[in-house]
Amino acid sequence: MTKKEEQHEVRKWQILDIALNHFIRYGFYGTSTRKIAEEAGISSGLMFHYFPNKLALYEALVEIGCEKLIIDNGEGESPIIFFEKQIDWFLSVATQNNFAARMFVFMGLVAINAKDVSERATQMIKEHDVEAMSVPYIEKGQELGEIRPGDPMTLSVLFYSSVQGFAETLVSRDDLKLPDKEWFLAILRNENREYKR
Amino acid sequence: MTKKEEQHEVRKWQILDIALNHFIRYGFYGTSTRKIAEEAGISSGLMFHYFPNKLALYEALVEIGCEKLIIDNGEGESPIIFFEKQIDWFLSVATQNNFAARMFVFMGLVAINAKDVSERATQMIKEHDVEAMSVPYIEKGQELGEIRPGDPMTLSVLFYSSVQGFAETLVSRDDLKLPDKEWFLAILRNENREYKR
DNA sequence: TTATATATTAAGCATATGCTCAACTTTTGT
DNA sequence: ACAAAAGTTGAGCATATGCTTAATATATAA
Repeated sequence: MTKKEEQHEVRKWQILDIALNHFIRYGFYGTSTRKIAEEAGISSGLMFHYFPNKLALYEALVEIGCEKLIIDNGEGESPIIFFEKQIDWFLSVATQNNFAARMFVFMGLVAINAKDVSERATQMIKEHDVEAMSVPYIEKGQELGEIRPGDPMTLSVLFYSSVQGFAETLVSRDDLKLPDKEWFLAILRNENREYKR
Repeated sequence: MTKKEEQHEVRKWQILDIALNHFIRYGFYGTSTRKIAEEAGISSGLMFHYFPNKLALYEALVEIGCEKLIIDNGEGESPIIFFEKQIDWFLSVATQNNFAARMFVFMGLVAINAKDVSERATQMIKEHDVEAMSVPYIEKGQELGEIRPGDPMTLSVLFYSSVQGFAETLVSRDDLKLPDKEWFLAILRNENREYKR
């Protein structure tokens, strides 16, 4: 990698990092490309050398977020263990990597706003809809009696809402203690599992 | 109430309703007062007759949201019953009143953004911090063995995150089935309650 | 070395925004 | 009937925004 390519990569990620903060704080329409450039210490024009326009910058972040959120297919393993692994992964990422934690918050906001911003972003998050993708695991867990009965999509929403909400709070409150992963799993667990098996 | 006062009230709430949608979709800085006025079918100037500026409009909504979120002190009653009542109230309000459901979403966004928008709004939501206000109930429940052990604030955050997340999903997905209130309470419930009492 | 591609700036254009203000109309109280 | 108050408009000002572009500096490849 040449010196120039290195510098390009560094600057690109610097811009993305600052933009992530701005999109979280001010939303897409409230974010000013000038201010991102200013915070990065570069001219407004240079920003558009790295990203052709504000939308491309936003979509680049959504794409990164989607890549990070890839769900590993828990082939063969028990559904509860699948969700346990999800929590493990989430807790380690969210507490060790600030960019990733902020990315969780961003993706939560994107889920609310994307349809008013960009069709491509809407498409991307639809293809990486973790809540919908987890439904088969919940159904399987219900058959096995590991997961409580009830509408699988609603259960999925509740489970990931608690994860999402914790990430949001974590970013703004640095004094928050870590939860036990069992607290998340309790939403899914079937209390009567002894009797059903 | 005179004809004029009636009209004033109607128009005020019409503006608030439209503004609520805009603040949710575009954030504070991305929201255009002109477009709110346009959607309400009035001139831009008239908007500022009802609310002196955009910030006042925002703060009016935050104030309404805070009033709606008042937590009734569950004097004497069992902590779990207190949280059960919270869920009952939330589920009935969120499903029957669209304005209230959107208000939940708005207040969730305010919690993230208020500090970049208005000191007064920040102050208001701090004084109505349901998560913090519920901590004593959790502590009492832990003493009684009804609620699982662990950091009360973190438990509170998880509980209200699931509520908040469900409200957000409810607004954007009309096909979402209603959850059982036990699913929320499972986050708090002490599984070993039989042994501790 | 030199030609080419990239990095960078600063000025500027078209448009949008928050908000004010002078003018006019309608309602209200007497 | 009439004066005071409130409702309503549309033009306009100052500023901010997204983005382009001409010009210059710098690194890379031949």
